[in-house]
Amino acid sequence: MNEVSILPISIGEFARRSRLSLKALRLYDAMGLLLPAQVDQTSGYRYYLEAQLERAKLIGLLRQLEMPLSRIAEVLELHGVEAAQAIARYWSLVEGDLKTNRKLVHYLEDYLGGKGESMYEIQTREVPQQKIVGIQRHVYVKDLSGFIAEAGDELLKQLAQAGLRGSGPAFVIYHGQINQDSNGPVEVCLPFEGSLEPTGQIRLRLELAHHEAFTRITKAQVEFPGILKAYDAVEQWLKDQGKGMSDSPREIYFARWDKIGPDDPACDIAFPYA
Amino acid sequence: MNEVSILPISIGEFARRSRLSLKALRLYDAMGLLLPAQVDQTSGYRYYLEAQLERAKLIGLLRQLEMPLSRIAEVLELHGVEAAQAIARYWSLVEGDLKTNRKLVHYLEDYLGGKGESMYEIQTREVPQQKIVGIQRHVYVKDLSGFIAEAGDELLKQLAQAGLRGSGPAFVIYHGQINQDSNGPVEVCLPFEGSLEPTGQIRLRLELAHHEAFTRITKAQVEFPGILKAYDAVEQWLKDQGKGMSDSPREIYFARWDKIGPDDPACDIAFPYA
DNA sequence: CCTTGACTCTCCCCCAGGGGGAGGCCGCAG
DNA sequence: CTGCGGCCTCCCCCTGGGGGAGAGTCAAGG
Repeated sequence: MNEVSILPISIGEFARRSRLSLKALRLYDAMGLLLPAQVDQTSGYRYYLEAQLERAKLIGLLRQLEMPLSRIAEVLELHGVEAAQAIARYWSLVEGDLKTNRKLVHYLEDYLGGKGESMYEIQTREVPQQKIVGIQRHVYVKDLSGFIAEAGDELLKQLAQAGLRGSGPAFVIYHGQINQDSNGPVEVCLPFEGSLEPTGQIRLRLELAHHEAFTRITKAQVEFPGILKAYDAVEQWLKDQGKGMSDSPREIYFARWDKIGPDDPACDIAFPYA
Repeated sequence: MNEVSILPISIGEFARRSRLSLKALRLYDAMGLLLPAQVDQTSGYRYYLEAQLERAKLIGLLRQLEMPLSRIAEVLELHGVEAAQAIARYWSLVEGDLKTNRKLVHYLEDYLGGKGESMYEIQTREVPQQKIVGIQRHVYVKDLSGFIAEAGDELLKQLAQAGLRGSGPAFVIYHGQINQDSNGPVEVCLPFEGSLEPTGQIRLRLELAHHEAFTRITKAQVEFPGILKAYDAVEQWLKDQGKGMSDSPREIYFARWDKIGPDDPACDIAFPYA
């Protein structure tokens, strides 16, 4: 605005004017995120410049977005539009989480309100040995449906390029815990016949014959977090029957996803058992 | 579903089936949030019942909403619809924060994108001594505008009941730091003439005559967090003039809030000085 | 019956992002 | 020169766990 003063500012005044706490300023100093312009060698007193207020305020605002300090440091490496884009990227993650959690709240409201106490009918079947192609990755809940769609398309494309077709419905194996926000490895699989070479991220594998217990759910029931109840139902059934799981749980998508309504059968939740 | 087994479950199996970690389960035990049905006296082994799975899963889902464990404990005290309402109350807080932060992101994008580098014209004036009625409270940023509107209405109503009217524009004094998410005491004030008795939350006070530096901003500029720049501009001006603040900063709302457009002058940001 | 391997126990340290306070300098005004 | 407020470092505290050490336990197989 006017001529910028180069008079050093004490930490107290700098704290007031930047709307940060003394504790925070000392922490940012120690982390190297916001270094005082000058530190008195003998007293250890920190002195800042007015010109540093802008950075300090920006840090404060980013902290209000709950951005981790390490990520703030990255943003501050950038300038102008690039910094703005970095913030937008961060924020889209936050909004993504929020969407998932919003669904969860609706689910809980229904659940606790006494609605949706649906029963799941458990069936069993034998699954013959089959050759499959698959793509495996670690993925978070909020990226799950995107990953499944994407990987499924990729598998179909690869088969098509080799002049082959899938020989059964695609399915998804959850090798890791279906945990709340972190998710173990997930594998999208497609059975096929013929011969093919593994390429890049695509792996070929032989799924052994096994028995599985499953329940058939509708497209609406696939939605997180309601789908967890289907898993629980099958698991409970196995337990009641005294049978143990012999492999990771899976979802078999036998329907054309985009051509069915919310109340049409869409998917089987299955546990191999021994 | 079937006959509920009363066989005790080891912590490992309980962890898998509840999708919680061992660490979490031990913590919830220590906190009293989820006590094992039985603890072996000699070995210290924890044993749970299947019937406890429901509570455990609910805790896990609420944790995914980042609900603090203490608040989860409160929710679990309730049942059915009441619990659902408690969750909804919590979630509305989260959504409220989110709205504020969303504005902040837009502001930062504009700011870093180089837009909105507006100048603030600083003026000064004398303010005569005046008698005021006020309501003071601690309030968070996201509740601020609601509080101001509400308190303002309340003050007008009280004056009207005493057959009086305001003798000048309402203003808001920020006694505490205008911090990011916590906010010191805020006082909504209305000057008046005549005599009145203090009632309940309404206090009477004499504002002494003083000088103040201020800048006039538009309704659009009042929006958080852009308004902070106006504060900074006045503060900077005082600093440049070598003057010190003699009282808390304030906002004077001289316009009819609901009858002006976004680019009309709406409010003065003022600092008393000596 | 014993051994082995898988579980489980407690205890301790670690993370972010500070808050609160103790005990001790520093600096400036009267 | 004396006080008082400001500032320093250091330490412990919080939440919600994760990681791992070292030791005790449980159940199945040999």
